[in-house]
Amino acid sequence: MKYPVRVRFAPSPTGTLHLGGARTALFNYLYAAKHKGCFHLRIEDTDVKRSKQEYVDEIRDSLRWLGLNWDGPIVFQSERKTNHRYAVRQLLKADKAYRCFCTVEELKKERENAIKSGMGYQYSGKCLDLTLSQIKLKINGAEPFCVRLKIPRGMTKFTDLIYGKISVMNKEIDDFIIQRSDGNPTYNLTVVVDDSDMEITHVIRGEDHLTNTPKQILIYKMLGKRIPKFAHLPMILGPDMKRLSKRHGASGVQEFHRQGYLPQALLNYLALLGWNPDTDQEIFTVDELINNFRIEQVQKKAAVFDEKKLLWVSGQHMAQSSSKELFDRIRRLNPDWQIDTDKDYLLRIIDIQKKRIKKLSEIITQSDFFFEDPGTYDPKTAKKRWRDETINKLIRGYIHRLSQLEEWTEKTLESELRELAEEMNVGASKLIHATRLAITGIPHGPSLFLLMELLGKAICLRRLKVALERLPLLLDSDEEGVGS
RNA sequence: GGCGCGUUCGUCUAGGGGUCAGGACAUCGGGCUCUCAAUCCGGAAACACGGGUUCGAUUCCCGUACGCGCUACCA
Repeated sequence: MKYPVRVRFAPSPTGTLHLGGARTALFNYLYAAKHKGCFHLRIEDTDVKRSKQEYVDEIRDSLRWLGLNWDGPIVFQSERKTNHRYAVRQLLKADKAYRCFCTVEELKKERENAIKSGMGYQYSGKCLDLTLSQIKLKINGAEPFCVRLKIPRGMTKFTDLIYGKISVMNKEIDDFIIQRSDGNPTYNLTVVVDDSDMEITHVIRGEDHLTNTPKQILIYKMLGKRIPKFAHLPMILGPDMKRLSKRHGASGVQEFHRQGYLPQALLNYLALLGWNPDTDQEIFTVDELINNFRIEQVQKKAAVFDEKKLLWVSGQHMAQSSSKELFDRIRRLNPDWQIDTDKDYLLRIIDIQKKRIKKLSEIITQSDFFFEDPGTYDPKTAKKRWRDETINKLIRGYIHRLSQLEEWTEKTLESELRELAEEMNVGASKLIHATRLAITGIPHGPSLFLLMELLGKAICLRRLKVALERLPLLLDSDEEGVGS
């Protein structure tokens, strides 16, 4: 039973790539990588009305961003119509399928009646009994028809790699349509023909396809094709326990991209959603995911998407990533970010920030004070940390010491401050908080002395002096802040 | 309605006939600390329900409930 593994991810371009699709793609990718097989991308665009080129582009870009690279060219289902029609003709010829001349309206009425009377609806099989001459007459009269599969008696069974043994009585399966009256084949037919032609060995897809599988197996058998193995992945749910969708806010891969998540973090989180690695490890590189991945370890139960945990995973990956990589990603996310600033300086900022924030975007939004003097001072903090005249005295003293300082390092900056505090008989933190406010304008941020070292002597002295002029004004005024 | 699938802390999960039902995120409390974050320590928090089988069931079996999916000339 040794044959190369070939899997595929087959989204329909009727929407953007969402988290469920991304996870399906990921598990296919992991399975292929783990078994040294290949991973293909097929776009299922047989629904002409709903398929859009922009979605094809979006799905492709999302997969690339995630790093889920596929082998070979993208297969477009719409370009494979000849093969689909050939299969339909074969089934027709072998009397395994039949033409149905019922109109959509007729069928709709039948279904409504059936539902009204509380019965489960199945196609009546009306056209199954048409005689050859009747069929010819209708065809000659250019009556439109679709093609239905003639479901045989019996039972269809298969063993799902995740769900185990599944069996269905064939009588539960309707004579479903495999070709529309416009000549276009439908999903259950195309998927079989394409998977078969692409020699897919393992069909890994969402659980919503579990009940389609027996139908497809029937087609494989009728066509005399080898049946691949199946693995169905549990659904991803929103907080309301419903299948995740746009309704739940962010669910598209690109939205997470834009929000500044790292692709490896998203993959890591998605992998953990519904799969257990059999260890206590939570943070994985993609290579580690590949090595550890076992499809048998995938859950049967649907999982709720939890952005809080994603955020935590993201923070872990941020801290682990090289500043160079983060820099490149920030630039790709936001090409204009500090474009005139020296790259080494930016790299040092990232060194400092990556340990305390969780997304790329936070490096951008929380680093202003590295580039510009504070325009305003946080009023609450000003009231708290710059309460009286003694602060002015302390800051003046610190300025004095700093201006004479030769070696401008985190260490010397700190010792100067602490010596001063002791000399003046105040707690060091009092001075530290005031200095932070003067230098950044806000009450939180990375280590003050590290920050000051990086900013350099000139800037720090300037900011301290300016603060000395502006902050005491806050004491007298009732205004909510001191603007520039 | 029919069929299929599922059900362990709020969430992701481990476990499996006898366990203090374990871990992670989130949450709460504390330590460290110049703030925020990170980190460390600690707390609260779960076997859907009912019947069997058994000395014993969260674990095995059968039901019920609930949820999800499919039931389209969507994929």
